[in-house]
Amino acid sequence: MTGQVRTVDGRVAGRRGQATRQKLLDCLSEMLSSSPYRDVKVIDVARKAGTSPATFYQYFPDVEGAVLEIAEQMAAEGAGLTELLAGRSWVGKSGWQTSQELVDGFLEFWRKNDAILRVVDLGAAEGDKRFYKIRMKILNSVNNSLADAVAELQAKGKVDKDVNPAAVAGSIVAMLAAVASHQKGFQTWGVKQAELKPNLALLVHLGVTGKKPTK
Amino acid sequence: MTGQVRTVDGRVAGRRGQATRQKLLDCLSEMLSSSPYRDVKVIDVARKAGTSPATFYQYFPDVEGAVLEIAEQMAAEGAGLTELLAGRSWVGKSGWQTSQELVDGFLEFWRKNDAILRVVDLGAAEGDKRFYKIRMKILNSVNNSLADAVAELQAKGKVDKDVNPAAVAGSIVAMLAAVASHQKGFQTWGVKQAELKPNLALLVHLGVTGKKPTK
DNA sequence: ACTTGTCCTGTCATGCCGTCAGCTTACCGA
DNA sequence: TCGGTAAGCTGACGGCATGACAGGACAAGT
Repeated sequence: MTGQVRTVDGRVAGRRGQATRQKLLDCLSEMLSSSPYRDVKVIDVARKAGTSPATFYQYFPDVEGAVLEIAEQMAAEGAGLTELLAGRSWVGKSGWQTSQELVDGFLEFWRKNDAILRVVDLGAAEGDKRFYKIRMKILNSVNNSLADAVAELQAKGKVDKDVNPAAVAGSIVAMLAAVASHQKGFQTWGVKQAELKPNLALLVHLGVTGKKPTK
Repeated sequence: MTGQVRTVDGRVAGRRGQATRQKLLDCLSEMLSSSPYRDVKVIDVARKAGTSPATFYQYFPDVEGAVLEIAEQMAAEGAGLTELLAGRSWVGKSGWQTSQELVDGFLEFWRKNDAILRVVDLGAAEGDKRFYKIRMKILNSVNNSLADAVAELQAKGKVDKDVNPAAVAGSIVAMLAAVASHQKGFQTWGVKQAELKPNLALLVHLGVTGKKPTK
C-alpha cells in the first residue's frame, strides 16, 4: 500500500510517466557519480534525460527530492545487509569468518552506491531528518544485529558488563561506513584494498567479542 | 612564507581588505552551520557581511574557494591534535587514559568545527584532491602517531605480525571522525554522549593494543 | 589640496530556477 | 470509429544568482 506514484500536481503517473520519471532518476544518479553534489543542476539532468526542466519539476519538487527517492530505493536494497549477520556465530573460527564477510559485504555495498551514500551522509550530518532516517534504515539492520551479538556475549559473561552494546555497535558501523566512503583515501596512505579488509575485520571482531579472532 | 594575501585580480590586500575578507569568511562559516552546503549562496554571504557579491568575488573565485580557505585555517589548528598522542604510553592504566583523552580531544575538535568538516569530508569523498589533502593534514597527525604506536607494540611482539599498522590506524581514525560527525545520531539510537565516549575509547584501545584496557 | 593605490559597488550579460498555460498523446467507453 | 478525459510534455517567462568590469569612494602619504 505505498500508494501510486504521483506527479507534484497530484496526477497519477501512468506507464509512460513512470518511465520518464525513472529515466530522470537514473540520469541524476549518473550525474551524482560524475560531478560534485553542489553542481548538479536540474537543467543538466533534464538535458541528459532528453527532456525539459519543466518535466523534472512535474515529478520532483527539486533535486533534493529526487535524491531522496534514489536513496529510498537504495535503502530498500540495503536492508539485505542483515543477511550478512543473521544467525551467524561470533565464537571460534566461524566468528572470524562472520567478521570477514560482514566487512566484505559492507564495503561492496558502499562501493556500489558510493555517490548516493555520500549525499545521504551529508544530509544526515546536516541534520536533515529525512536523510537521517534513510541512513538509519540502512545501518540499523547491521547495527541491531551487532548490538544483539554483543549483548548476547555479555549475558554469557564473555564481554564486560560496563560495555554498552548499542554504543559499540554504532561505533563499529560508523567505522565501516567511514572506511567504505574513503576507500580511495587509504591507497594514498599506502594501504591496499586487499590489506585493508582483514585489518578492518580484525577491528570488528575485537570490538564485538573483545578478543582476537582464532584464524 | 605563504606570500601575501591577494585578490583574485592580483592586487595585494591591505589592512582594510583583509578585514573584509575575514568577515566574509566568518559569515560563510556561520552560514555553513545554519544551512545546507548546497544552498549556501554568494549573495547571502555577502549580505550577511554587509557588503556586495562583487566584493566576495574580489577575494574568492567562488564559494568552494572560500570554503577551502576556512578549511585550511582549521587544518592548521587541527595539527594540534598530535599533542593528544605525543609521548603517550599505551600500556597499563596510562594506556587507558591515552585512549580516553584521544577520544575526548577528537570529539571536541570535531564538534567545534563540524560544519566545515562536513564539507571537507564531502569534497574528499567526491575525489577533490584539495579537500582530500586538507582532510589528510588533519587526520595524518593522529593517524601517524597511532600507526607508530601499533608498529612499536608490534616490534615488541605484543601485537600480531600480520597486522598492518597503517590500516588499523586509518580505520580507527575514520571511526573517530565518523562517530564525531554523527554524534547526534547516536542519541536517537538511545546512546547518550557520556556513554558513548568510554565505549569508543574501549574500541580504540582494543584496536591499538589488541587487549582490553586495565582501568 | 593632490596624488596614488586600495577598496567597494552599481550595473550588466548570462544562465538556472521554478511555474503556468496550453498543446499533444494515450487510453477508454459508447 | 469516435469523442471525451486525463496523462504527458514543453515553450516561455519573471525572478534570482553568477561573475565581470569600470568607475567612484576612501585612506595615506606628500
